[in-house]
Amino acid sequence: MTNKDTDTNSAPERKRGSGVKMVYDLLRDEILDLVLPPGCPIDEVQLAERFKMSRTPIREALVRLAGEGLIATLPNRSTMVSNIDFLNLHTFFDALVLMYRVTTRLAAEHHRPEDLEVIRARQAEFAAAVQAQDALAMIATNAAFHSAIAEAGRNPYFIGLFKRLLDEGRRILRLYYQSYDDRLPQRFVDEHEDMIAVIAARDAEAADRLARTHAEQIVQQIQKLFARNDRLEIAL
Amino acid sequence: MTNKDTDTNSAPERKRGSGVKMVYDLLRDEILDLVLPPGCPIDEVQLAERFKMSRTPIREALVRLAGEGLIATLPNRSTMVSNIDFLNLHTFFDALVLMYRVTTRLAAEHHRPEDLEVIRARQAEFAAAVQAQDALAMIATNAAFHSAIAEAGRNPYFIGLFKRLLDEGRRILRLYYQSYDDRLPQRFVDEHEDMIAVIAARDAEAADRLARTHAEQIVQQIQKLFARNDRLEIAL
DNA sequence: TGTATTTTATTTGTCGACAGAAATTATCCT
DNA sequence: AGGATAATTTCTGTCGACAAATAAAATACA
Repeated sequence: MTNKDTDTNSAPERKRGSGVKMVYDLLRDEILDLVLPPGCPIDEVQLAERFKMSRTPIREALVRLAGEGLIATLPNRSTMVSNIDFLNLHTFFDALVLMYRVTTRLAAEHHRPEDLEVIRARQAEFAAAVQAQDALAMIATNAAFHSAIAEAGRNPYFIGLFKRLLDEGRRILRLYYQSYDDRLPQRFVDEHEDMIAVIAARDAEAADRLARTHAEQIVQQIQKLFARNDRLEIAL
Repeated sequence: MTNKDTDTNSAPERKRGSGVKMVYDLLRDEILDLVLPPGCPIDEVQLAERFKMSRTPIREALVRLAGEGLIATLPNRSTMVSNIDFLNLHTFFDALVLMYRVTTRLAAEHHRPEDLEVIRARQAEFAAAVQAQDALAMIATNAAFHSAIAEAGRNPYFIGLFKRLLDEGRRILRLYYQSYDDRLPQRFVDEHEDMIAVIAARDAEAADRLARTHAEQIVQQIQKLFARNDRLEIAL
């Protein structure tokens, strides 16, 4: 059980400001991937000894996560991973569809040549995930694709909200997608290609229209999954 | 120089979790009111002795403010009040107009009777501010009015972005509004009344249309102020 | 045996202190 | 004297420890 730092005393072995970011990034991923499921209690001391650092940087990471709504903290007691509000999912869908439309429209209006390369690269990754029938990779690469489009739109306010929505969507989809059994993903690939084309053509109206139908397509897909699973869960 | 707590030792005199919130709220107000102007350096030690508490709760408040983009922090060095990006103001206007529209439309669709009472109360406060020709009160009460409409729309994602935009708008307007010299405010009062009417009538399309013209009205007003002042500032 | 009260235990919020990084000033060499 | 290097200062990031607040357990009481 000999540790690698057997010299005089404890070796931090890590740069000064990096601790918080590391904890923040890792916890964020674990929350979005449902490694830490909704409602899962978060213990500061436990995290402190897991990452081998003091509670102070842990707390800072938690405060930032709370600011994004990913964890909820009761005063003086227990902080836990935020629950997903299934009763008000329609507000999520409303916001998601609108941000799909707005960001795609703005990308058509404001994109630069180098943006298109990034977008096409993301689309290739998404297509690869579909080809491989890797559902989790589809979720991630689809989010990255639309995130790249949003960046090309260059509106930080929309980018911020949209990324947050895509994160929440990642969490929701993880709950339901285990495997793909239908041919819809290939349709998404084609629609993505169409979106790239109208963005490149700087056709804002067409971009809006395509993004709208694409988004509503996805929302319908999610709702169908929910309806299917709800029938099962009611039995519990 | 005798302080009020002259007894044995230091008297905290404040509840356990309240320190962070107090510092956060106060700093937030001071930033939005430009008491702390953009670029103003923030010193943790200075704040700690000002509020008579340790640096720990101060830092937590600062982390939360940084999460909202109100302060910017360079690693290991100086944290300061965020600057206003005047070069990209159009992104702010785009987002503001869209959120005006969406929140008003959703309010028309989803409001409940008690929401209308709150909205009317805010409108009364705005009208009073216009009557008193109090420009700063107009800014605050106008934001509160539209915030109440957003709440009635009941979409937390839109509410969050909209409130953030209204905050930023409060900061921008403080820079320019010293006094009112024209009759536009009265027009805003009338438009507010029209908006309340269509919300109460649950006419979503009309709400969208009114909100749009109202928002564009305000944006034009701000841009006019900017054009006027820019001519002066160029001389510097 | 069931309920109210006290005691214990666990976890958070706050504190003072120290060490690392960058900016500032002082010193030295050519 | 001018510029490079070294010392100082100043502020942030991290740490360990303590105290308050709440939950859980134990005890007393009817």
